[in-house]
Amino acid sequence: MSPRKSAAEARRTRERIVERGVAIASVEGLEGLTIGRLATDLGMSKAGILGHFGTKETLQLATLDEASAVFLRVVWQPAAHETPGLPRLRAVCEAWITYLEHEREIFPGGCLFTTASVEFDARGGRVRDAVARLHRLWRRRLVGELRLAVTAGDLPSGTDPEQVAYELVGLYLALNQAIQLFADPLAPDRTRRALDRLLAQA
Amino acid sequence: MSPRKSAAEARRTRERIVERGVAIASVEGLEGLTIGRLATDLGMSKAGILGHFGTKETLQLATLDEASAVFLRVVWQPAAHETPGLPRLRAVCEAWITYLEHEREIFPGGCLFTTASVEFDARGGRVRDAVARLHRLWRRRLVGELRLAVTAGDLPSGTDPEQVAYELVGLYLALNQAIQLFADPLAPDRTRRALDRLLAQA
DNA sequence: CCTACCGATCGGTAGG
DNA sequence: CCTACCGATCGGTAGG
Repeated sequence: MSPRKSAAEARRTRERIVERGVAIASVEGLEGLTIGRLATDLGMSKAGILGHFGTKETLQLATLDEASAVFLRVVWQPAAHETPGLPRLRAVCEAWITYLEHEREIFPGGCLFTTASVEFDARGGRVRDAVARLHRLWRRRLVGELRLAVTAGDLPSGTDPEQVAYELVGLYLALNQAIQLFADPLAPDRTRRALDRLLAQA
Repeated sequence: MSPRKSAAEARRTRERIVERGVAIASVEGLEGLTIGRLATDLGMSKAGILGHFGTKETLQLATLDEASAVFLRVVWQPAAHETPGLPRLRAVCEAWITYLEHEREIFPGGCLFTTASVEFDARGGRVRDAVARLHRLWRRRLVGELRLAVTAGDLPSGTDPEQVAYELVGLYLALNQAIQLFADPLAPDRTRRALDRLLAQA
């Protein structure tokens, strides 16, 4: 029926699948992301979906990769031009709040990393490993930025970057919960207040 | 085959189902908790399981209730005899750490409330409502205890109990992630350090 | 509490 | 990229 597509068209189809996959998984989780649901949403056959990935696990890994690219683009890249250290960290933290508040088109069910973290934290397998790896990656970035801030003298020399990064992550987990579960409009400002305290006297 | 059981026996069977359900759901989530899996684990038929609840949704609600009872028993009750206010709050916070660290028999996949919160935060329905209600309940308890601490003069009079409770919840979300996803042995002490700072100068 | 069943959906494959 | 399948499992029901 449908003629064989060019490589460029196939790539574009793959992108559409992954984009839709991120949206579904942010609501239903990476296990709740089913090939049949994707096929229905995109007007394709299940075999057409699966042809691009081979297995569901590979589809899940591709979906995680795309979520990672979105996070990089929305949270870290807009801050890239800021002065390294505290100014850049502050810009990242503010973009992170905006991301959790407004990125509803890409992640209608909230940050996919948070969802995937809890979903796979008690399992084994390649998806779990990828989730843990990505969380470590973003954590290391935060720690690196905090170290720069200490070196620059923007934070007290006694500051423990790992400790501050740990507390920062907690604030964003709380923010994701406040937005998704409680639809609490005060949560972004609560997060800013906590950030100010944390980064002023770390 | 099996003779009709007495009401007491039926109640005991129901307890066994719910207990096992909590363990499964803490790993697989409340949607991943299937009637077939429960039946296999307990050596029963699916109809035997379902007879106690009628629908999967009712089973999920019963499982949440049991998890709530466990949390009350392990985190709040041991602190009940402490002086209301900061001393009791401190005892709760320490028991909460122990709970996330060691309650592996009851919750092999970590705190069921955290799992369920993320799993249902983008959905509708009665299970989601129950999850939100329970989170609000525990949050209110924290706020109440913080208010007592302010009244007693154990925390500065300018303290915002809602703000501190928000940050406390974030710390425990971070702790659950650190234990479950990273198996980080430093996380309990990181949590204690953050707590000390938070409750010393709130 | 059981056996025996239902339609729907799951991930995945064969073949084109 | 499709149609047409596969065996397994899902929640749930009938009847005892």
